[in-house]
Amino acid sequence: MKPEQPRTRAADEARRGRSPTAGDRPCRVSFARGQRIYSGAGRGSAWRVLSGSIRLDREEPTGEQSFSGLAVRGDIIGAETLLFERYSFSATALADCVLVPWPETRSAAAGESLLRTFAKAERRAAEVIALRCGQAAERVRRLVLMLAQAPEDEGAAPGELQVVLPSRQDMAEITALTLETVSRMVSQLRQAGMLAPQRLGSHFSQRRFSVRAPAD
Amino acid sequence: MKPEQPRTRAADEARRGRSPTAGDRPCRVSFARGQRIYSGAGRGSAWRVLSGSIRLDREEPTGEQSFSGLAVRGDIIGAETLLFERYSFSATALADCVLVPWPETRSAAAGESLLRTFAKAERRAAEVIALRCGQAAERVRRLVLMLAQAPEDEGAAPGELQVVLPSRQDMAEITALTLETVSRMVSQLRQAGMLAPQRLGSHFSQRRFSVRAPAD
DNA sequence: CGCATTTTTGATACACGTCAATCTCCGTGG
DNA sequence: CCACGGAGATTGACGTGTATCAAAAATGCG
Repeated sequence: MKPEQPRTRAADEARRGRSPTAGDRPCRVSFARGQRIYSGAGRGSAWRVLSGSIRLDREEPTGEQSFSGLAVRGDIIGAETLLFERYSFSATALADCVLVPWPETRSAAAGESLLRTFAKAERRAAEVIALRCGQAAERVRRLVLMLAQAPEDEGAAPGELQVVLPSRQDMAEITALTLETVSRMVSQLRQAGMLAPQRLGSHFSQRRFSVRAPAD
Repeated sequence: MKPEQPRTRAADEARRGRSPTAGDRPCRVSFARGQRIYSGAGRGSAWRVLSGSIRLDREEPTGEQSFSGLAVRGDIIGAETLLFERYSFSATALADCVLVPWPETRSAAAGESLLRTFAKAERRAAEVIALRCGQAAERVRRLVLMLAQAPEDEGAAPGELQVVLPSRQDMAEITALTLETVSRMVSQLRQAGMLAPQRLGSHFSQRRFSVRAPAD
């Protein structure tokens, strides 16, 4: 939708992560923020998201890519390859993320596990739909909460949540707002104390935030 | 979303259609526009939509129902009951519709058929997400096209499309607009010649329209 | 250090939301 | 048969939240 700015993003080309087929251990695969994970109509298998967040897109009849789904830790992406052998969406990392092939064992592919995946995907789709109604501030707040995860480093405060925010452009396409509005709302959330930039080495990171759980 | 008008609708109570368990032949079941087909957390089986259109809702943590999916002819609803035995959404008829239990045979439940259903549901979810971005006129136009079907009566002009529009309130919740805006856009589509009310008996119906396929 | 990209911030315009009045449809009962 | 009433739909006037355009600031990378 929206004939907006082309997604010219340096990181799209700079493939710093390992490709699915290249790693020394094919088990865990990492992708950098902004990196394409797979393309629609390409061949490959399904994956489980161990950490990070991913956007799914479909090719419009007009040729553009349009946002059509979100995956966070624990979600399965590309399950349609069990049927078609080809992906029906393309996937791009919203933040650095780690994947493992799915299903882990061949037998797990059939029956209940698959259904569970199906049910989870439907619930996720409902959440994404809900991300696109209500006022801008609410929408961005809900997106942040969807992306927030418990920190990975052991020894972190229990119950603490962290989030690595996607680019404003990505957040805009997900929430059906503009990048400027999203930027304003993020600033607003920081002023309200919901988001606090985290110290990373010597300076504060503008991407990784700690999330103060809201009254809701 | 939106603490808007409660869905007080006369037709909700007037259950003119046959209930799933009551019909003389349990095979085909009809529901009238506005009628609840099943409730979230209720028990039941999955269904295939033979005609008409259906909205799916989930119960918000706050207690309200919020739109979370759309089903039209050919779609499967309630497939999650194969796993949980209970529905995870509730379903309401947007226009008079006819359902049959699914899967027709027990063996069809496993394997490929299920996957195909899964894949179709994902594509449908992507379409619904797309319904919520762009300008109001475009959104309503796309919704109409999603709901449009070839007429059922034999002898109809080939390639002709018809649609029975849902209530403006339903259309508003689906597209994340207000009912007033939807009403204006429908009027606009009629003036533009895309929608033409159909003669039904002696007067023109304000619900059933013939759809002139757009240049698109 | 310097350039390209992304993000932030501001000023302005407009599409849509909101509020309210009227109209159409339908069912109901006198 | 027509008067009545309620629910949904339409239309209008007005306000506002967000898009749009533009420029500056911050960030990242060679």
